[in-house]
Formats: sequence, structure tokens, C-alpha cells
Amino acid sequence: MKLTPQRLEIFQELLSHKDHPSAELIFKNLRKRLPTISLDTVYRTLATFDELGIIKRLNVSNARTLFDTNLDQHHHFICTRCKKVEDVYWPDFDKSNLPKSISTLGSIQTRHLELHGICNQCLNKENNM
Amino acid sequence: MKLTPQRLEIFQELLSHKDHPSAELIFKNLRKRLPTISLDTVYRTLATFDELGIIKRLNVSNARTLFDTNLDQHHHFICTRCKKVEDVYWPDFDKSNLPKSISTLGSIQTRHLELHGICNQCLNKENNM
DNA sequence: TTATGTGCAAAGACTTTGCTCCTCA
DNA sequence: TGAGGAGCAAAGTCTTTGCACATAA
Repeated sequence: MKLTPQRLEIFQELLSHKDHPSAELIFKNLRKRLPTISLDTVYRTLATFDELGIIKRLNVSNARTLFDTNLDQHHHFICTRCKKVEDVYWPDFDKSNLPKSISTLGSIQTRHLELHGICNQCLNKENNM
Repeated sequence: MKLTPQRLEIFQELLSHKDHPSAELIFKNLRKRLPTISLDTVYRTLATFDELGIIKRLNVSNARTLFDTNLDQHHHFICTRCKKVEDVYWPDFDKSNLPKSISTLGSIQTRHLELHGICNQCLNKENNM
């Protein structure tokens, strides 16, 4: 794979996000320092990175595709109000065995838990009104 | 809410699916007996049903939106090869308590587990080649 | 009757692709 | 130099919306 300035910048931009940026956001941020970059290059590069396993596509609810730079085994809590996505860890669950009724369905490789609810910040806003 | 023939037929069509149909599939099937129905009516009606809680939107991987008629608490196993979505039940997990690090993030209302792997049918195909 | 729903067409949001020129290795 | 990448524009896919007519209650 060629090391182009675009790829380097996209990679750097990804590293600076601890959250879950969209292609659009990466593009917008990058444009400030790389004015000629195009959105399709960002899409193409993110797809490449995803194939290489450097990042992971994330599909939550009906929103646009997000990208996750956290490769540790983890899950997500999605606030139904502000749509924020937070990483959550639950190692005991990850280690637990699947019940037979599930494990016999095939070869199960990954498990990903999606928790939905209202985050503390949104709860606080509500209480202050 | 008005009880229109379209809505009735869409509802019936939904009931006949134990799997997870897309709006497009519902539309195609319905067309046979209701040739004038339009795809946007299907979309609109499915959105209405979703709001009413009669069905649930399902967003798995990068695929189009699917609709789930199974309202029991359950999870999904998605075959990464044939993209089939199977319902799975794990009541013990549903009953288990979330760790404090998670439950303190906010008010968590639902948990949905997505299992990814290769289903038995795809595994068999592989072995027979 | 009248609030609502439907069908049509068109727009919209997001993402991908074809092509030509460019550039890293 | 040559294979692979970038930028541009355009197309694609899935879904939603505006509007005029139709229809259930």
C-alpha cells in the first residue's frame, strides 16, 4: 500500500478521535489543513482501513456509518436522545459461554452488544428544565 | 389511524414473515395482489407501524433497513457470508445485571446483542466443495 | 365532510464508481 | 517507470417528501 499524504492525514485525524467520527466529519476536519482532499478519497481510504482492520465500520440505528478506532473488544451504549455513542467494556460477558441453543447455530466469531437508553448528560438537561 | 386496504395488506404480509423482510421485499410481494401499491406507501406504513411499536426497525451491518415482527426480547445472529439474520434467545443474559461501570452511564433501556459468524448452512456448503 | 392516506414523481442523504491525471516506491 | 491512488463528476442505492387526488370514518 502506498503511503500518500492523504492517507497519513486521514490516519492522524482518526487517531485524534476517541469517539466515532463519520466520513463527513473526517473530511471536514481534514479540509482545513488539506484543502484539496475530496470526500470520496476519505470514503475510499476509510474502506481500505476497514479492510486492513485498522478501523471498524459501525452501524448504529438509522444514522450514517461511523468509524471506530478502538480495536479492543468492547460494546456500545447509544443515547437515544443525543445519539452519542459511548464505548463500554464488559469482559465478564465477553468471556462467558453462549448457550447451546445459540452456539450450535454456526461458527460464531464476534459478539457485539448495543445498549440503548438516555445518557447522564441528557438526563441532567431534562431535570434542569 | 385509518384502516386502509394497503395497511391491512402490509400488516398481513408482515405476519407471513418469520424472518426479517425489507421494505422492498414487502413491496414486491404485495404487488402481486395489490398491483397499484407504491413503494413509498410501504415505507410510510412501515414507519408508522414502527412508531406504533407493531414492528421494529433493524439495522444490521451495512445492509438496507430490515423490519422485525418478533417483539419478544431477543437478539440476532448474522451470517457474514449469506447475510441471513436469525433470531436468538438468551433469557439468562437478558436477566443479568449490567456491571456498574455500564449501568452508571445513564438510564439504559434496552440491550441488543449482535452475533456475527458463519451459519451452519454456509459451513456445510464450504465442506462439500 | 374532513382529516388522513395514497400514488406519483421528484428530491434527498449518503456512498460508490468511472475515468483521467498524478505520484509514490 | 508502472501500479496504485487522488480528484472530479456523475451515478447509485435506499429512503423520504411535496403535492393533488382519493378515501375511511
